[in-house]
Amino acid sequence: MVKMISNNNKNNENCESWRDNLRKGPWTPREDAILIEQVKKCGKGNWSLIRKTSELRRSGKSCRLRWSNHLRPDLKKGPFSEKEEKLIDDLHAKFGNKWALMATEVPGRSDNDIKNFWNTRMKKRLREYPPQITVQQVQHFSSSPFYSVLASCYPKNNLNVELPSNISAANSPPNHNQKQPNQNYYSSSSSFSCTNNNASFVLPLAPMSPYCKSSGLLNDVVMEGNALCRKGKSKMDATIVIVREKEELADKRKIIEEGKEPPLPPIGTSKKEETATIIATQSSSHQLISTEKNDNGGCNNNKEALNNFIPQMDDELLSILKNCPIYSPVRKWYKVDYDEDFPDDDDDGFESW
DNA sequence: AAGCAGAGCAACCGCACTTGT
DNA sequence: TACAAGTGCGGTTGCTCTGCT
Repeated sequence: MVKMISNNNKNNENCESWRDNLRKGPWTPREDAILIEQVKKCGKGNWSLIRKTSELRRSGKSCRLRWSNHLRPDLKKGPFSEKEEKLIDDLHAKFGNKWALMATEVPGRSDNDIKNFWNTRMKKRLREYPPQITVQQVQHFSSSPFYSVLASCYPKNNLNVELPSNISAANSPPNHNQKQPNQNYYSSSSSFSCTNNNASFVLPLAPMSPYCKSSGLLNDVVMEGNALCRKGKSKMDATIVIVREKEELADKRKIIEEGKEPPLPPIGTSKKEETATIIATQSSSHQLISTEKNDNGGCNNNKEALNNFIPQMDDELLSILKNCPIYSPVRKWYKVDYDEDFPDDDDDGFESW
């Protein structure tokens, strides 16, 4: 059962005699006890020292993995609670497969736990509850500047968003007065398929559980699309999005820790007022983030989250844009909605990239 | 009872990044 | 500055358990 590391292991932990004797496979209770003792002596993180000084015939990596996934005293065992499932749902929608980052937001769970949980139980849920596209998502997408970017790729043929048969095509402007907020539409796959006469492509949606109202990724794309349309505003928008998401996340954590529902925002607050409030409180929000940093025992998770999240959003948008075949000059998609705020000198209706 | 399939999970692998020399 | 070693992370594999036929 227990295997030995082969000599042709490409890992840089090779070519020495002790490596030839390294054990692999499941850990025994005795090994666990030794590792716990060594961590007490050497401190966690000194995996190389632990490997060198202990009688364990395990690599430092293996020790770290065993400790972080099974032996850590703060580790929570047992099935995931419904609240944890919801939290993981939200985190996955925001961060994607950043398991380590997600683990910092889920107390007592390792990245491996969360990864396994997602890969097994959430897949099962996705089979039971196919991904949903809400009316809001369709309308948000089809009315967004990003949709116009896609449409502008096909100047002669309207971009057609393929929807289930019970939903109308989205190439006409959506009528927001006819919103049916409680109605959901189910697609057969976790993607959003767009076609024209000559080509088709698919916008991937992050898998959604029954708890999830939004994939997150689609929102990211739309938000980033909005941000890119507003020249010079993208960084500000991205900051607002991130601050808002961190606040939402903090609220959700509060729900879990205290078992309370957060106060609802005042009825009738417009998006504009909301944004203005966020901008006004931006500095205090950053203060909140730095406070959390201290609460995490010196870990810089929030800062890292911010640093990781921005390029992630960029990458997702770029990957979609890459898959969007552009055969003709791209029309200025921001022309209609944003001309007043951001007039452009060149008025030929096209922009060269 | 035996065989099979799928779910769940522990652990490994390879890559990327950081740190030390 | 270059290289090696150490570390962290995400993806993947493969074993065990369980339920079904």
